[in-house]
Formats: sequence, structure tokens, C-alpha cells
Amino acid sequence: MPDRRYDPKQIEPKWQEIWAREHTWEVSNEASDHGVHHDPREKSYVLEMLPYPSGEPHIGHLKNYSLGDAIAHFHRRTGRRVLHPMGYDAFGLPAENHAIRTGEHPRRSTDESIAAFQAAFRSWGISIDWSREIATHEPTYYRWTQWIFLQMFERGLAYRKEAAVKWCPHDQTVLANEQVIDGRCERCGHEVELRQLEQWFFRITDYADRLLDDLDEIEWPEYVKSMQRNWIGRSEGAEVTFRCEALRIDYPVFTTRPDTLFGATFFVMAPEHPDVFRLAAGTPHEHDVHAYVNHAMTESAEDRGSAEKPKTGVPLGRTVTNPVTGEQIPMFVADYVLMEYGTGAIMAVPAHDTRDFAFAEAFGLPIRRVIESGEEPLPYTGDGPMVNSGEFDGMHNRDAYEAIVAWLDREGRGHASVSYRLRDWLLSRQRYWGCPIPIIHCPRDGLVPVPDEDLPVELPNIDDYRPRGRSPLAAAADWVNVKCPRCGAPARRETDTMDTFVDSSWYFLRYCDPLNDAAPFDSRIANAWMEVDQYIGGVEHAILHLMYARFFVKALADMGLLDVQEPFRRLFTQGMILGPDGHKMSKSQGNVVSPMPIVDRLGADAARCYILFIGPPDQDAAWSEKSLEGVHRFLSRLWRLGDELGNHAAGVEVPIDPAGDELTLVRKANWAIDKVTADMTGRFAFNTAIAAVMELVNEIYRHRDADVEAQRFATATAASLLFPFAPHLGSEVYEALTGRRVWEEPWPDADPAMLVAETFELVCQVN
RNA sequence: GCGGGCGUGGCGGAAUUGGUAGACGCGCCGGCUUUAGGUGCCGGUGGGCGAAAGCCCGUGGGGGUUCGAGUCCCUCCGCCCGCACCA
Repeated sequence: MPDRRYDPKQIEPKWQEIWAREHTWEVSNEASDHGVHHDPREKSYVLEMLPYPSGEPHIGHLKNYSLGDAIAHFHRRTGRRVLHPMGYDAFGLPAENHAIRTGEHPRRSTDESIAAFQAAFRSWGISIDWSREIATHEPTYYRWTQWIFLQMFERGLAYRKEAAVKWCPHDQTVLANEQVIDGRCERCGHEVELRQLEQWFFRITDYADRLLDDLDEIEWPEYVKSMQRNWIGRSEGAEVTFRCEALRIDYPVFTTRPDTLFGATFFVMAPEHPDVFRLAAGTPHEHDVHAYVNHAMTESAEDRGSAEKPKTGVPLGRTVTNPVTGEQIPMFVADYVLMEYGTGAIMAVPAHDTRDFAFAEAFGLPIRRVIESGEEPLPYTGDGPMVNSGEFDGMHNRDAYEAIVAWLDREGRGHASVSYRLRDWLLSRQRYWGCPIPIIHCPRDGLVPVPDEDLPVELPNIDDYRPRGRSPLAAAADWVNVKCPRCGAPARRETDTMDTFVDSSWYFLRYCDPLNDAAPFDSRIANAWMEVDQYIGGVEHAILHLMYARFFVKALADMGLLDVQEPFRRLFTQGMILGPDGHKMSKSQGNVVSPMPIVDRLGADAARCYILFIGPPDQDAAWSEKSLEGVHRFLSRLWRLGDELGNHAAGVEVPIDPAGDELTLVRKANWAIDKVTADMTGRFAFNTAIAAVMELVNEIYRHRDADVEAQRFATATAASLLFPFAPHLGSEVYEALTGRRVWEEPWPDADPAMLVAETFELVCQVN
């Protein structure tokens, strides 16, 4: 007997060709043209985070796009017009480092990798609208990245300043605060250094409150929101001015506890504070201060950063005046005070702050209680009645808080204030493979934007990609030297490039209108598609990308280019696929599972179904070859049913008045419809949805004696329900049974009468 | 320390959100196809006693609410993730 068996190698290319030939997954912008909606269907924008094209796609990509594709298909089948595009985050360090090693132009290796991704997506059968494909390294794309940058520049949202910045000595470039993890470069793991450099920033801090408040409006996992809240780090308090009479300088400090002001018995500055040397000059402590500060500067962030570390510091030999008590209190420099938060100086209240308490103990400084705490020992950080606080004695400290701020305000010694942990986004990089910053430095006119008609500023070709502490672009003399667009005098181009997170902060808008050559996007079109209804990606972007994209959308909305305030309505964070040993896949561990051989051996449908079946998609899961084979076995069984039942008639109907085995099958099909639909709606319990289809298929096998029509109905239902997870096989089996294309069919509806009967029976059994 | 989450068979995990715990898959056991070994098919499989029907015990430990608790409340234990000298 000839081998009639499930052969994905034959089925999958067949359907992929049909989808490519017929442009099945393309969707037009018709609905938004002229503001007239021709298409009555609700829109849905389903988006997975765009891949960074480096080498070949890995198993995480397969998971990401299998998830997104299932959602996209489900939305289409339930009557929505779905935008499901694809692009590539093509600039970045790995391609450049590869170029340094091999001399191969990063464009070449990037394009090769993009080709590998395209081939993979096609062989996986992902339903992408290829007419909207973009890559951030194409001049047609980055022209508009530059344009948006200039809009930001004009509004003061992009600016240049000298600041102490994080420098990665290995990658030879500055890093954004968000890219420094535990004092190390997020990319290469090297310890970062501080450098005083002039750099480009985005004024994301202007949006701190909106970025914080609007988190309440979006449907994101709570822990991602909490990470963003943490990162923004808003705290309310007061700014209080302490005056150093000797130098006649006012030092403002930020405190969240103005109520404890009477207990401020000393004053501490961060080692990086610009005034420490000036203050210490001429005092007996001058030498000690120099030694201490120099040591603190060379210490790594890790060594400095622990709360358990004993407190160190040295006196500055000066005093400041406590504004409420009039006392002279001593000044210190100590590394437990951070320059990057508040004003880089603090009032120390040892009785009511654990850190100040530890410092006071170590240095024998006075500790004055200003809040009564009964039995509680010092330091006491809770609430209670005020003591030792002059006119505020006896008040509850919460009331004293308000009263003292009001008093400071009246006396001009302070005011209510809000402080953030969030810093402005450092966007310039001293590297080659990125979007050029479209600015010209003119000796006379200063920073001059490149005129719109000269955009894009194209990345020139160079021979030597090696970083030397400045951008490799600086060596391209004929590119760098230009005439000032304003005065015509000799001037120089900006040679830094943009952080690649700039490129990916607006790509989801470009998909809406990817061919536009007059604007980054038509606002009407973008407004019609935005927000992204469902965004899917890894947790590793919880802060960086997801915060930056939110900032961009708000800034573009303020420019009048967008009506929405948030890019991503709903966010789904997928878990990682771990190696078969349960550990994170890594080349050094030798536990990497590549998707290509699996697709080659068992087919894309089996790989996709397995990866969704393995467990809840937001959790990590270990790869299991055996489990994968179980899924393949299930697909084979479904295929066989289609093959055996297929060559009958064209229509698949619910048998009229089923009884016995037929009734069981029809009920099971209804049950599966209900179950899968529920699992697909909101919960994304794809694992249980697929399990329900498996159960239906098992049921059909248990009732092979049943009426053929009932079997065909149940099998067609299984194929239809499985389609979002295994699109090729779903199409194949459905066509075999009905002669129709499953994606053109509506999502099956459960027969309510059947479900009621089912429930009734259940209730009878229980009682 | 603060914030978020979790604890169910040998394993991954289900449980219609307070209603037959363990769906589905893996593994394991038995059988079938003349099957010479891993991309086949059927059945069994939480634990204990029993030939069987059946009975008892079972969702980290303890207590509670309820006709009914894996699910809700209290408490203890254990694990994971994020942030961490942020004034």
C-alpha cells in the first residue's frame, strides 16, 4: 500500500504559495481614506516586536510570531480587518562588531540576516502583510527618523548638553541610563565608566507624569507597569534651602520628609557634587576630601551601591544653616548620597532615616528625635506626634508636613516639589551603524538642522569601523565637511549616530503608511489603525523600548501628528523557551535548539502548535523533543481523518436529529468551539485551546462507527479551530472536507441548544 | 527591605472562576498490526486496600467561612521575578 501519511513538506509550501500569490494577508488603508469608512469591520492591529536581524531566527522568534499569528488569525476569523505587518530593527552594534572583525560591511551582513528571517517567516506560514515590510536601516525609513528628530529638536525635546555620562570602554560609546544594568553595559557586560561629555538627549523627563499616569489607562501586565512606575520613580516632597554663610551659597535639597526638618543635624553631599572641592578649599579637611572623592570616583557602581555597606565619608569643614532652627550644622561628603537623584545633596535626619542614622552613629553626630514613637526605637520612620519642633510640637507629623512646607514657602526657604528617578534619554552613540543625527555644527550659527529637502542624511561608506572614542564617521572627511545651510560658511556634520531604540520607537506608525514619501505617515491613516490592539514580545523590553515608544507617541501627539496617547493598548509578554535541560539556551551551554531543523523534519505546523501547547505562553518552558512528537502525532491523526473522510460530498452540515454516537460527536464539537473561543479571548490560553482540539480529535477516533456526516462535521470543526495554530494543516483538512478555504470562513459558532443540553446533563449528574 | 507572582500526579500543565480535581500531552504498563529497535494503532495509568464492584486518603503545613474550597479569608513554610543607600 502506498504511503498515505501526513506530509507537511508537501502541504505547507502549497498553502504558502497560495497566500503569497493571492496576497491573502494584505490589508488596505481604504477604511481611512478621506475619513470615510468603506469597510464596516472593526479594525485590529496585531503586532509582535520587530526582530533584530542578526544571524538566523531562533526559537524565541518562532514563539513570538506563532503567538501573534494565532491572535491575528483569530481576529480575522471573528470579523475584524487585521493589520499584521513585519519589519527589521536593522541598525545596531552586533552587525557593526561583526564588521570590525571581518571587514564585511554591516549593511551586507544585515541584509543577509534579513533574508534569512524573511525565508523563515514564509516557511513558518506567518500571515504577514508583506506589502508593508520595512527595515530601519533603509534611507526611506531613517529619513523619517531624522525628520522626527528635527521636530523634537525644534521643540526643545532634543537637546545637547555636557554631562557626566555612562561610557562603555568595550563598545567605545556612551549608554543611556536604561542600558546600564548593575553598573555594567547591557550589551557586552563590561563595567561602565563615568565621562564628562557633550551628548544629545531627549527630554523624556518632561513626560514623566504623563508616562506615569497613563499606565492606569492601558491593559498591560501589572508587573510591567510596576517596573515602569519604579523606573520613573516619582516622589513627592519639598525642596528646602540650606545656606552656607561662609561661602554665601544656597544649597537646595530634596526631601520627602519636610516634617522632620527640625531633626536635620547635619548635611551631606555626593562625591560628584561640583562644589565639594570649593567648599573644602582652605579648610583642614581639604586633603581628605580630595582623597575621598577620588577614591569614590574610581570605585565601581557595584562596590558603592550596596545599602549594607558601612557608611563612609569625610567632613567638608563647613556648615550650613538649618532654616527652621537657625543652627549651624556640619557638612560632609559621603558616597551614600547620589548625585543623580534630587540635588545631589541631602539634609540628614538621623532619628528618622536609617541611612542617616547609620552615618551619625559612625561619626558620633547628634541624633535628635522630632517624632514621638512610644516603644519604637530609633531610627523611626513611621508617623506620630511632633516633638522638639518649636511651634509644630504636638501636631501630627502628617499635618506638620503641610505646615512646615507652608512656612518654608512664606519665608522663601523652600517649596513643595516632586522628584523623579527618570533621567533624560541619552540618544547619541559614537558608533557607525546607526541613523545619522541630521545636525550641522556651524562655528557661527551653532547647531543647525539639516533642511528637510536634504533629508535623509545618508550614512556614508567607510573602510574602518573601529571605534576610537569618537564616531567612526568622523574619519569620512568629505562627508563631514559641508557648508552651513544658514550662512554657507564651512561647517561640520554631527558624527554621532542615534541609539537604535530611536528607530524602534515609531516603527509601528510607519507600518500604517509605509510608502509615504511626503511624511513619516499620514495622520488620518495612522489614527485609523492606532493604537496597536495587541502587542507581543519579550519581558526584556519592559522598560527600554516600551517606555521610549510611549514617550514618542506622546511627543508626536503633542505635535498634532497623532490622536492617540499610547502606542500599545494591550501588551502580552511571552516567556522564554529554555533548553531541554531547563536552562536558558546558550551556545556555551550547548543546549540551543534551532527552529530550522525542526520545521524541516516535522513541519512548521507541528513546531508552532508544540510551542503554544507546551504551557501558558507567558511562562518559561523547557523544550521537549518527546512532547513535540506527541503534537506531531496529533496533527497526523487529524490529517488522516481529513484524508479518509474527505472524498465524499462538498457540504459539511450538522446531522439532523443526531442520536447516539452522532450526538456525542456533535456535542463534543460544540464543546470544543466554546472552549477554544473562550481560551482565545483575552486569556491567550493557547495550550488549553489546542488541548481541546486534541480532545475532539480523540473523540472522533473513539466513534469511528458513527455516521460519516457527523464525523466530517466534527473533523471540519477541529480543522477550523486548529487553523490559527496550524494554518497549513487547518487549511488542508478543511478544504478536503468542504472544498472551501478555512480562512474565508467565519469562526464557528457553538450551537447554544447543544451547550444547554450538555449543561443540563451535567446538572442532572451532579444532583 | 520594597513591589509583583507562584506552590496541583513521575514530568509540562488543566479545572467552565465556589460545583464530579488531575483535561490534553509526555513518561510508564499491557496489548494489536507477521512489528527485526524510536515519527504506527488500541487500552490502562493520583495514592492505599481489593480478583472485582467498591471503600478510604488526596491540590506545600495548620486553622476558618460554606450544603460544598485547588479556588475565598487568616497564619506559617518554601520558591521565582523585578527594584534596591532614590533622601
